[in-house]
Amino acid sequence: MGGKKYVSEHPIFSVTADLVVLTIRAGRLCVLLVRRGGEPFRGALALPGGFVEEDEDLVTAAHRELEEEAGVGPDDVELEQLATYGDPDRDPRGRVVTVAWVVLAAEVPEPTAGSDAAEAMWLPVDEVLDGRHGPLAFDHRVILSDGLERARAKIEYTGLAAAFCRREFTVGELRRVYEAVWGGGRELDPANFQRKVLGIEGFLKPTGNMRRDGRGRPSRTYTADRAARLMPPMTRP
Amino acid sequence: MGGKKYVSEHPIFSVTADLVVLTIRAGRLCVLLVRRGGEPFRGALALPGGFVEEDEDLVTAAHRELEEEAGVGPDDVELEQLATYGDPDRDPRGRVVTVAWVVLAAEVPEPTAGSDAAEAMWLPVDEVLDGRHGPLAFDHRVILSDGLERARAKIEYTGLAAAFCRREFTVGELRRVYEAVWGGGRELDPANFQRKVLGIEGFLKPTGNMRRDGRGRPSRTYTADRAARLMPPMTRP
DNA sequence: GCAAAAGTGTTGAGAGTACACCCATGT
DNA sequence: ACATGGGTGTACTCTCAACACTTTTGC
Repeated sequence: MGGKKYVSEHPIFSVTADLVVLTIRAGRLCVLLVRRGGEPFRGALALPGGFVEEDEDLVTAAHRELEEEAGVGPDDVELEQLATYGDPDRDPRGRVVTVAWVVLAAEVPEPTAGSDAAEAMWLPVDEVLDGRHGPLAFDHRVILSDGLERARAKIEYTGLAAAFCRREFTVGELRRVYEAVWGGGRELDPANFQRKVLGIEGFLKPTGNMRRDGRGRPSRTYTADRAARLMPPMTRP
Repeated sequence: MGGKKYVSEHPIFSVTADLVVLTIRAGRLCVLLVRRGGEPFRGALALPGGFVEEDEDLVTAAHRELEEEAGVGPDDVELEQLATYGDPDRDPRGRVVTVAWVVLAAEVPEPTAGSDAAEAMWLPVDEVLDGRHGPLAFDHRVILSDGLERARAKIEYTGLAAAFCRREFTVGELRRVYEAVWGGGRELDPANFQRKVLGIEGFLKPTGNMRRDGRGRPSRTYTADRAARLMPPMTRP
């Protein structure tokens, strides 16, 4: 971004894509954050993101930032538009409107590997939201909060919880996804959970394989069967 | 918008607010559309909307356009952000990103009254979507389609169906709202509907008044009791 | 009286919940 | 043997849909 200038007769907006990338690590729901290296908010934590380029579609920009900042390719990831934030004062550098996206990630490539940002890290969302790691830059706390609520609602009536798992997964792994995302330390009854998910048409497709995890009886594995809408939905306790 | 120019070092975007304004007329779900007077898409139908101004919040811009193009003030209307559309080719005039909003309106001021647009009209959404009134400008068909689905989903688990009614309304009027929005000619059982809505905590608040509509037994009236989330939700048949 | 809309009663099917209990593995 | 997690059975509750039936108005 050197000498190139742009001129317009309408008020000028810059448009950015910001990402709420969620994953599960050690049973806890975590979000990908970067430490800002420049002003404004130097040193504060922020959501990964960046400017949308000329002739670039919004969803393409989101995927590009995801690749650049987290090293996650366009496959094996669920990316959904969250909302757009455009308060005139949200960025001290000028009029910047940001389109925010929610990303549900399964594989956890250690973030610094292949990353653009000097410091990228996974932090538990509850710790971030209660301020334990300091305030977030810009209005990113609101965006994170909205993204979290979106993810919580979305896994109720879609099969997207499977996006947090590896391609092939067990019912127990899926249950721990629901427990982590819905939070609150609530545990779901394994017996009822099993019957419920297997009873939902088009949610899970058996692979015929088994998985031995060391302790306990081996379990059957499944892949996601992409039904757009779960009928009946999963219900938050 | 005359000689004023703007300069930037980032790619230039213009930002617009487009509105999917829904209401119920004669038992049918209708959307507010304007006939375009200028290029591009001259003569085609389009969603009402316009450019977001400098130093104007996004939601403020949406409310302003709603006032200008439909004569609807900020009170007695439900306005919710839908999504943002930014394909590089969606507007032949340049790089225009639009933030779309869904508006649920109760009062139906005849649109041309107090309106900016030369021609504004209410048309049944099903007729518009099946192309009976010609193609919509830009990507407005997709936006309308998304907005419709949002409204259908939203009245399941929030009390927003009441936003389609006058301040004081009957259970029968509310039932006809659900029938019109969910569409498909399905009729809901009046008896079960009554028990269901009255059983939802915080949905309806009795006024103590009655309404005589000419035919049939008079009915009690209610006002919305703004519970954020209906528990249990209404279920689409 | 008759039609139309509001509102109540009743009943049977299905879904969710709690919890007992069996199965298959590692240590 | 026993702990651990997978998986099945069962019984109770609650909700929902269907539909018969009563109430109160206008014509």
